[in-house]
Amino acid sequence: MSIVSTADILVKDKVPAGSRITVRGWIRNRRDSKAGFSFLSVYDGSCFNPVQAVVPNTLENYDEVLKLTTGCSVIVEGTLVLSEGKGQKYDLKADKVTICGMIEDPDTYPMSAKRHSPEYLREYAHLRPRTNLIGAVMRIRNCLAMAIHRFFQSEEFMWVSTPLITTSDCEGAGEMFRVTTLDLENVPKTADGKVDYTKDFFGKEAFMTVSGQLNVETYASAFSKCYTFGPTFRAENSNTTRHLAEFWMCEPEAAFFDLDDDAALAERMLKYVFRAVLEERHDDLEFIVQRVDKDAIGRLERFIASDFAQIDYTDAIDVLKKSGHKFNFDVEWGMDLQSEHERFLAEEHFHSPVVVKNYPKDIKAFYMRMNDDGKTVAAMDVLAPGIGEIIGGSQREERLDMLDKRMAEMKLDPKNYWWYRDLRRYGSVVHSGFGLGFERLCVYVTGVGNVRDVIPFPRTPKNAMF
RNA sequence: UCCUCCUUAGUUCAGUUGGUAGAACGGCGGACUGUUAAUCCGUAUGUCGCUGGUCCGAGUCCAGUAGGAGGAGCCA
Repeated sequence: MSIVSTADILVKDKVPAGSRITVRGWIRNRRDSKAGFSFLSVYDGSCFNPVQAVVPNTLENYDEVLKLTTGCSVIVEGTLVLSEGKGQKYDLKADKVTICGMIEDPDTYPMSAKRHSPEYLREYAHLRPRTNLIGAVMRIRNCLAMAIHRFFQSEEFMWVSTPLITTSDCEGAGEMFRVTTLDLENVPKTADGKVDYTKDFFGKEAFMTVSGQLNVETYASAFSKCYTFGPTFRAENSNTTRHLAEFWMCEPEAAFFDLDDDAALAERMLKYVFRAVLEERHDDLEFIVQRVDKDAIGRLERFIASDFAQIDYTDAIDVLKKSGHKFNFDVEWGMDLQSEHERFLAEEHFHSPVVVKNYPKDIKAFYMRMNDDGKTVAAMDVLAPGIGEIIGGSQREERLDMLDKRMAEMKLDPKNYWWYRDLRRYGSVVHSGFGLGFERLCVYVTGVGNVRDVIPFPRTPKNAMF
């Protein structure tokens, strides 16, 4: 009597008919037949579909089986047989049903078998993983995460766990969460009345990281090809479908890569992980297509089949100006592209993913490499039809004098970046990288409209209950 | 942070010019059935987000407040 998962039976087809097996999981729903048996749909999370157990009324605890409702936990032992009914290949002909946990009050159990809105499910973040929707989304998320690691490992990138706590108050990418062990009711003060951070845990101000990029550049300067993949924190008061206070980000960084190498890497990576989802999570995608987004599979297939278009920012501005299209924001060289502009380029002009390169220096970060024109930097964004910016990256400024000049322009104190500058003092090398917002990737793949529904426990302003 | 909208049964929602609350699904009981979002019949559901105001009377109008959603900004 071997214990098998529903995926062993339904996806991997590892269990031949006639096998004696045990399935352990939860009830999706129960249907009774007065012909003398009940059907139990049992899921264990290993794949989308449940296994149908056929339970005869001759079991000694059949009275109890009739009380099973959505969400009850069970262990079913029996024989796997070819199903006599339509809709599934196998039945588990049960000869023993062990009831583990009942639903205390089925009438008020928040996860009924019927459809719930994503907003409702968010209020029950501890129970929503039991639903079809979150089940499918989370298996796809897991698939994407593992595919990202596989892709980079296959290209000889080393995974670097960059720190989550930082004392650089200068990472410069938005508001940061403070990390402290000081007693906020009784803060130690210096002689001139300011907070005395020398008494704090790290002896100075500390924050949650907003990016691993600066750290991972140090490792790329030794291991050539590296990537970070982990959580990131932004204390910005933004309430949108695309923002979280705690989210996951993947940031590859490679020595000897220029901007074109960087863009090519991004294209290979996205196609690799999309192909992985199509191959490994077909069951979940079928559900997504049926219930969330009809085009989910088609979108991935078209993305994989497409060649990325490439265009310079300056040329993109021309395209937008000459398009005759009416935008809410007027198009002018020097401005950042609005999402309406990004969508126009990808969806209406190129009809494919597009890499926009070489942005004006004034709208980009200090570490991006200055181009010879003195006006633009070697930055690139990957814009995808249907979502807009999915990746942002750049070639980094490897020349110390240029880096110092840029920091001076942006009024940044070089002392705060002493170790980052050291990379340019000792064996400096051309290098590039990009950042991929992992939840935004999950949103793109699943068609779910909100990053809060593709992360297990979303943290947003005024919401960190679970 | 700004703008707009929403908050009514376990869930999804309806509720007209202001007159003491409805449907579907789910739950429960029954019938029927190799069922599969089963079907059919019956049945119980409620601090109408919260606080105050107008009014003889407020789910409905007004003010405040909390939470949620969408958009903008910022970004990933």
